[in-house]
Amino acid sequence: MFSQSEENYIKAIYHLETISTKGISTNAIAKKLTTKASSVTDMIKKLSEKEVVVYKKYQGVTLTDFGKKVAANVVRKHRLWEVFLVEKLNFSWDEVHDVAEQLEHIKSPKLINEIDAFLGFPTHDPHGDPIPDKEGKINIIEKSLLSTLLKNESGICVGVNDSSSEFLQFLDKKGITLGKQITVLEKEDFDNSVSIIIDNKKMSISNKIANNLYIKKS
Amino acid sequence: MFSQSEENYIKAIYHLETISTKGISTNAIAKKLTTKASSVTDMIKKLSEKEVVVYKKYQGVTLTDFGKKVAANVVRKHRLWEVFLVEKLNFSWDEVHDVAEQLEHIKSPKLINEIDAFLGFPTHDPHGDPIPDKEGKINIIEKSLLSTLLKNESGICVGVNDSSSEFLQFLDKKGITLGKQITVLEKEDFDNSVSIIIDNKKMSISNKIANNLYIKKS
DNA sequence: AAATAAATTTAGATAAGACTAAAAATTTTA
DNA sequence: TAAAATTTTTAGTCTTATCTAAATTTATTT
Ligand SMILES: [Mn+2]
Ligand SMILES: [Mn+2]
Ligand SMILES: [Mn+2]
Ligand SMILES: [Mn+2]
Repeated sequence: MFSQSEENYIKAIYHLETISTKGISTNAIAKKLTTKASSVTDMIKKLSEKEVVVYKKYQGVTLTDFGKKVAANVVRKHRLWEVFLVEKLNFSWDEVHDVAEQLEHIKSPKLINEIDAFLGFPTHDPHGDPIPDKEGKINIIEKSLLSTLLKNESGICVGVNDSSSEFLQFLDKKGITLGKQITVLEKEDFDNSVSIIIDNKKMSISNKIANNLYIKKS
Repeated sequence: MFSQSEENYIKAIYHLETISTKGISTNAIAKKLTTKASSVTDMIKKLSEKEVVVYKKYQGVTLTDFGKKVAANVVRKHRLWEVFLVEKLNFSWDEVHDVAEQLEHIKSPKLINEIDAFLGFPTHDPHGDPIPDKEGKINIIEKSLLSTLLKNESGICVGVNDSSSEFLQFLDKKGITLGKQITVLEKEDFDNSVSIIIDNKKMSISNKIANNLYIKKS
């Protein structure tokens, strides 16, 4: 059994490993969890004792297979709770994160399995992120950042790279929600913004936005 | 904001106050939370600082109005989650307690209000206990222990005095569930057992059981 | 290849919450 | 009402999870 704090560290390392392939640095973990590097060093020593991570001084950490399973299970719970909040309790996709951050630590295998069934075994959370199965396996779909699409390419919005409520509310305001079709009309070299069409509406999207919106090309 | 541990102490004192009217003793709290009296003394000093309880050395504690509100809110969450688990997630009434014990500490006013609405604003939990409203008010219904009913009196099962899974599973086995009508056919002076009829079935109920089952007389 | 900068670890503190053992206060019993 | 028993509090320790400041190691520049 792991404490809430341990679970948060394990999950942070898991997420960082999806970005870089090398060992995860103390500083990267500290930044992700808004804590201090010295606290991270203490914790990874403990996680190393518990065989959750492999740790060599000054070399960063890597999750063991066991650690990956633990992490995937926390992520599974986090994302299932997010689906529950949006689908059943009228939360919007920008309101769910902090609550899911708490709910993900509830210990009860039956609870999470029943939630899964109650929701009809969803495969993705409200932000388009895949939900790991009980074994920790995830089904990765092919997706591209909007900023990488070429002129005249089109596809479906399937995810976001930034789950901050500011960004999500901005997308809401623009009418950009997951599942909608987007076509790139024009790319501006000047500021790397893109002109798109969505719901028959033309709009200009800044590079900052286009860099945080995932499209499944079609 | 209160920690999980603080909330557990506050709730324990709240429950103990429904039994005795005097100040709640250190030992009583320690027993309820299966901790040591010295730990309780430490905690009630802190709760006193925070104006949740009134505390005078060696005299036990009493919840302040503020403390009562905090407690009722935790109880509200506990009981609403229990209803959710039973009504929506196929938990039986003897499986919900430990999970609700964790869920009651989740901090999100929106979450609990939405759960309340999602469940249709239930007034009682699966064990027949009343659910406090947002202000902490509870609606107490008139109920009597089965052991206090006289021969030929009858009523509806409305609650239990013992929520242990052993007791609840025993009731399940006997076919005794909340909402059912019970009539007392006979009372045995010998061992204080009662003969009852429920669902047209006659059965003998020991005093231990009769002392833990609440009936609303009719 | 030094020197400098950055990242990481160690050492020492702090706070919450729990425990044991001992002291003090209260209650019960004789 | 004095002695004994019980309850409660205090003192000191421990664990977990933080932090700051200093020391050490690694990486980057000249
Ligand atoms: Mn979390
Ligand atoms: Mn998400
Ligand atoms: Mn609890
Ligand atoms: Mn209950």
